[in-house]
Amino acid sequence: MITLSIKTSKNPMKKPHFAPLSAQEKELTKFFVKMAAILGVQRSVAEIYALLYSSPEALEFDVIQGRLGISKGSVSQGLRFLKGNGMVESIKVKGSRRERWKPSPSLAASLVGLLRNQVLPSLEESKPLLQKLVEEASDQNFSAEVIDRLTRLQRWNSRALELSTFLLPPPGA
Amino acid sequence: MITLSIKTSKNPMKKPHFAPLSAQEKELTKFFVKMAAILGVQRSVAEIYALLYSSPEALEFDVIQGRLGISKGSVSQGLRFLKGNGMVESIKVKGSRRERWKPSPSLAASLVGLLRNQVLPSLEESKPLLQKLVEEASDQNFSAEVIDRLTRLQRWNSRALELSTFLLPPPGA
DNA sequence: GCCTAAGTTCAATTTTAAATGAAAATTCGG
DNA sequence: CCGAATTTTCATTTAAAATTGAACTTAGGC
Repeated sequence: MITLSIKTSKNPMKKPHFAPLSAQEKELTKFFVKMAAILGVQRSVAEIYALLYSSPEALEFDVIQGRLGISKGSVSQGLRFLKGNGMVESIKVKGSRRERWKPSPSLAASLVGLLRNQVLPSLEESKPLLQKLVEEASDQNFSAEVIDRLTRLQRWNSRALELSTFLLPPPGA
Repeated sequence: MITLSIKTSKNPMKKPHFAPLSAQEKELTKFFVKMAAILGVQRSVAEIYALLYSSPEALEFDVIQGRLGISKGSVSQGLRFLKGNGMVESIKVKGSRRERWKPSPSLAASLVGLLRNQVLPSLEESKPLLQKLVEEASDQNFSAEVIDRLTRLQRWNSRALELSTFLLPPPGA
């Protein structure tokens, strides 16, 4: 489908068209999509990351949109998510408002950031909840079996929390 | 919660009713639902597990369905999933066809089983894929930058796989 | 300081995943 | 082995999540 549009009063401007993904790029996308699914990250975000990851140069918004064939909204939201998790960074070139995007240097750091944001909040939120549950179960004399289970659950949560904090220290630490 | 039922061909049979979840049970359910979400496990499965986890005695199919207020299909599928991942086990009582369900003794073992099934397959599947990608990238002289990225990705995958196998040894090992 | 390219937002839509429940299959107690 | 009790299956429905795109905002070149 070819579309033409006139952009200024003077010059006719052809709408740029973008190459579809190569076989390799598709394969890499599959990989990232699969990994992202494990972490509960959506497909479009994984696609954007895969494209940037396999590109030797930083890419502009339009190129990402065009090559992936997705909407501006998705590109915008996807980049926001990736940036928010420290997985991509943008470069500005003088004389142009467009940003150019590339993956952050350390994949390890990126994953750490992602994991921290996805997992830690739930663990932390649950701590007081479990504490209260254990107390109530004892007060209302639940069966020893159930109290034991709840206590072990609480221990698990604490340990997971400690381990996470150790493995995934916050950026400032 | 008391349920009465007369079971013969003669007597009209009152449909048993089941108590809704207590405040504590609801809280525990919230917790398990949250944890399950991280692992990509659906809500109904987490609900079933939470109910079993907070019950002093093993529960029958009907009780699970009734107290959670979900469909037979969901209970059946949920129990299958949980059993398949070693998170619950069933007991048979003589003189009754009904099975009674309870959580497996070790929560740790349960989580290990779950993680293994959710994560390992993707890591394994990806190994040859990444291998091929790195080879092709070298053959087709991609930029050094991209080849380097792909190589690091491959190393990451291998390490994650080793680590997983170490942390989550298969049942037979 | 305009003005428009560049990017964002978010209600509406599409897509995907989960739950339902009637029908089919299975399983044992009699 | 018969037959009701129990569970499973799976096409359909419902609910949740992701994507779209047009309207809106913003940034910065002129």
